[in-house]
Amino acid sequence: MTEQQKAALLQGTLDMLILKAVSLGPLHGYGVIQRIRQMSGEMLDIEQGSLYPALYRIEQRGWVTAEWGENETGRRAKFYSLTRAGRRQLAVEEESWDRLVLAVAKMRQAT
Amino acid sequence: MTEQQKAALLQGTLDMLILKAVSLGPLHGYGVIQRIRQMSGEMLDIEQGSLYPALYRIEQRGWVTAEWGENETGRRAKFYSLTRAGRRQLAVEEESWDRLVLAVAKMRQAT
DNA sequence: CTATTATGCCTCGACGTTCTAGGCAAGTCT
DNA sequence: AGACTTGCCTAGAACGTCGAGGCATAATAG
Repeated sequence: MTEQQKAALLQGTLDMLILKAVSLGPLHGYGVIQRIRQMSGEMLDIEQGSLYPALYRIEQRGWVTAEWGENETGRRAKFYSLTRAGRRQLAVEEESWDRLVLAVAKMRQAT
Repeated sequence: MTEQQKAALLQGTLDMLILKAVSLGPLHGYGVIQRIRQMSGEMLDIEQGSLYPALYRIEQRGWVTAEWGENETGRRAKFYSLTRAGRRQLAVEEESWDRLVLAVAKMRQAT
């Protein structure tokens, strides 16, 4: 019954999360949501209305490629795979994230 | 020489930073920028075009109060002070920030 | 058998925040 | 005189996220 403490997303973090999720292996959109939820220990919940536009954006930028296929139960689904550029981008975004987290930490301990 | 590594802000973090800066004592707008820069070890640089609208917003919400005064050299400036509600809000935003940082950390170490 | 839930894709418009680029005034420094 | 710093502000654009919808198929519950 203990209510899960959801974390609110900040604008600009979603791409990193999606790239991270897909970096563990090809995945369809709906699965990205589930994988992010699972990887984050149920703390992150992505809305479909956020995901699909984001996936489109990310594909346009060449960070993932998409192709139609079937899931294990035979249903059609669009599978996304991380490209080399996507892997680079993920590294860039993680680094940028780390810098911000560090900067905020400094703010916190400042007198 | 060694270029400072600036951290890019994410949408939604600015209020927390401003509240944090003002929590160390009343401050005028321009000073908020300087204090944030200093507190973050030169990592965070707030644009005036982001700051003033944010201050207005924050004042409207009752998290700070503003009043005109003079700085130490006798120049007019608008001084902002944290309200009780502002202190509460700061706590809320810090907690929310921590949750997101934790969630992202979990994502990172997930296999 | 029928209704509901879960899986899977998508679009649209509203919303809020930040940034770029300006403008203005007064003081300091060369 | 000119440039730079301090100090305030605004307007418009850009961007990403969310809420609310729509559609189709499959699985589960009643």
